[in-house]
Amino acid sequence: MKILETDGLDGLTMRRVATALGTGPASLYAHIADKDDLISILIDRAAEGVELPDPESAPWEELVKAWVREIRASLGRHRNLARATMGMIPTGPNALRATDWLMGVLRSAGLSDQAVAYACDLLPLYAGAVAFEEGLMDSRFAGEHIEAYVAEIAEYFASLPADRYPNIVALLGPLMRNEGDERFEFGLSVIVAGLAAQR
Amino acid sequence: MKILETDGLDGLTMRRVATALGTGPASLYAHIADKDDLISILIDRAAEGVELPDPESAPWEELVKAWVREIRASLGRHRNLARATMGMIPTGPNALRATDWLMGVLRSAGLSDQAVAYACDLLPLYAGAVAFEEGLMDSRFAGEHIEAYVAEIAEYFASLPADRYPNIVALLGPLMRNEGDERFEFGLSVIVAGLAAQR
DNA sequence: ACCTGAACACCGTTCAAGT
DNA sequence: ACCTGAACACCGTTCAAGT
Repeated sequence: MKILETDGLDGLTMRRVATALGTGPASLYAHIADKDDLISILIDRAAEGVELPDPESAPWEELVKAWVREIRASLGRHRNLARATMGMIPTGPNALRATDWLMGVLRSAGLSDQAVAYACDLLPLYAGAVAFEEGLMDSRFAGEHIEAYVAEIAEYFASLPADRYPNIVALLGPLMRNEGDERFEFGLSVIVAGLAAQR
Repeated sequence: MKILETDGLDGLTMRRVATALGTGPASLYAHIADKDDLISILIDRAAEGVELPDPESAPWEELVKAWVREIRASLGRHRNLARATMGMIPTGPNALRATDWLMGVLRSAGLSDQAVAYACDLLPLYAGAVAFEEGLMDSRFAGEHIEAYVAEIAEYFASLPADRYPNIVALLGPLMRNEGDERFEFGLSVIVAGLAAQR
């Protein structure tokens, strides 16, 4: 976990884990099947930290939002572990507990069973995708180059011909806006509003 | 591109590309900067195939859905290239053209400028995340083990204690449902309905 | 049961040397 | 300008041999 946080998912190698434990890479195979197995274990660990509020404490929309925020935060806490979670069906006890909680909230919101099931795929997909993107950014710019990159992109977009890309040029400001969690919250609101419309 | 389709993103190595071209890996560096550069070029190539309908031909909701379907299909056409596109700001001419088209549709739908900008992030994020998941599944089960895996998961879920996970157990059927693009289309409908609500 | 050294079959990238 | 061989510093995994 320490290696994951300092070196990211790509920096997590069997060899690095082995030397951190004061042994050789081959010794790890006495305890785990392979690297995927190690990652599964780490994912389970990450899910331990999610804390869910009392389902009676707020309207379902707010509960769903709280859930997505919590999952995103828990993935974000462990640098680019999100990539590993995507496309996986969670089977660890902590992940199952979180999923069951979400299903309960959605059921009492009046969604059909199938809608609840699909929503339980869509919501973690969104949380995972956002956390994945952020993790990528973090590991690509381990430090200070990020402002330079954003400035470079902004400059490039500003230099685009308005006759060919009229809308991009017209909306440069909004496109480049990056205010805390606003982008994430927008997507979250859209999805929750869309779920409400599905009832 | 051929290597990407047959071996996936992880199978795409400098060395493999080099031998496919009848040369050594070092020779590639006379033409491209590094592997990321190669992948950027491939992403640009993949975006060439997207074809967008006339914006007057349908209501905005249908146009947006057509756009997301097209992006997903174009990413899906090239096995797990989607992973590489996530967290990237597209700068290639084909990607820009597609984005500008989408922005035009969203603007005429009556969304605020900021909502249009954020939606232009959310929609490709969804398309990319779905394509990424599918790509992962494809490369993990290069062939036939997939049914066995699904059956295994279903069995595991069925064995879960109902008192601890009442909702998961109650909704086993809907959770395991896998009917073509139904899951993808559900998410798409949710997001588009959510965007409509945002106006 | 657990650990180890050594090896196998790979990686991306660099660099001096060639044409 | 373009290419090359050889090397550097890595990977995940296996396997016979040890304790």
